[in-house]
Amino acid sequence: MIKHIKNFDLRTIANSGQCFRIYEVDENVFNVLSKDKMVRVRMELNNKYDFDCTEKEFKYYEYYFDLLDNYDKYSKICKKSDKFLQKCINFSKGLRILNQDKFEMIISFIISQRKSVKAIQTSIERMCKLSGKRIKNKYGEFYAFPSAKEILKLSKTELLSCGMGYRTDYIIDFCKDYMAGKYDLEKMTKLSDDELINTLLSIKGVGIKVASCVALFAYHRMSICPIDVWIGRVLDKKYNGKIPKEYEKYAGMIQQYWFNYTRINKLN
DNA sequence: GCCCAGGTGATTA
DNA sequence: TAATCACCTGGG
Repeated sequence: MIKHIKNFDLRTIANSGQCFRIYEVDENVFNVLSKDKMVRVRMELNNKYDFDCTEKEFKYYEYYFDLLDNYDKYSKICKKSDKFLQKCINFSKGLRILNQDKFEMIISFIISQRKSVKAIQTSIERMCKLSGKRIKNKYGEFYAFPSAKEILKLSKTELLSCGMGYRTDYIIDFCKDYMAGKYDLEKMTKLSDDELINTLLSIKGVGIKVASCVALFAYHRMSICPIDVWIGRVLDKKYNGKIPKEYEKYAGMIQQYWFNYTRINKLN
């Protein structure tokens, strides 16, 4: 079905580092994998998108891609004097903060530490193939992101073979705690930002960077700004080491503009 | 073959 | 509170 969507660029989103399972398989053609779902999306001209799914299935993607929010307002946060951010925003039109699965994000970002995006994707795909449910459709065979129970069926050796390295125990421990009911990821929606971050930090292998990513990309806390090496450099060089007051409310969104720009371009 | 990757926990002072 | 260090391993 054809959808007209403003401020939506799948390629930019796929490379934004917030999700690891959106693949451009052919020019302007994307496989979007999330949870136990896969959809083929074709990006066409004039804000047109062809989602190969039913209207009912599209409801899920409307939420997943945060399409009900109007992103015009975020590009207007930029201070007039801030030429750098303006450049980042212009460069990253179509970037959105997704609403992704909470469990999937925790595992994915535990895996992400000290890994390149490419390596993260390889690890995740291997794990999905070993333990996720098979999804077969006209586009091929895909694998769902595994549940905690499915991950725990894997041996330590199998997880290591996915390239998890020293993160293996973090993943196993979290899955066990999760199965035991120690974390109610849905109830955590009700927590304040600080409470949410602190709860996430109590997971072994989750530090401030990973907790912030989960808060932003799974709990949609727009004011939380994950600070990684790239953003650290931006803040140091451009903002005297701290986030400007005016940007605090939507710091997570602004982080995405900064991140997307600086990963591709030189800082200047 | 070498170096680093969207970090974290443990240890030390 | 801050600084330092080891850590698995895949990619560029």
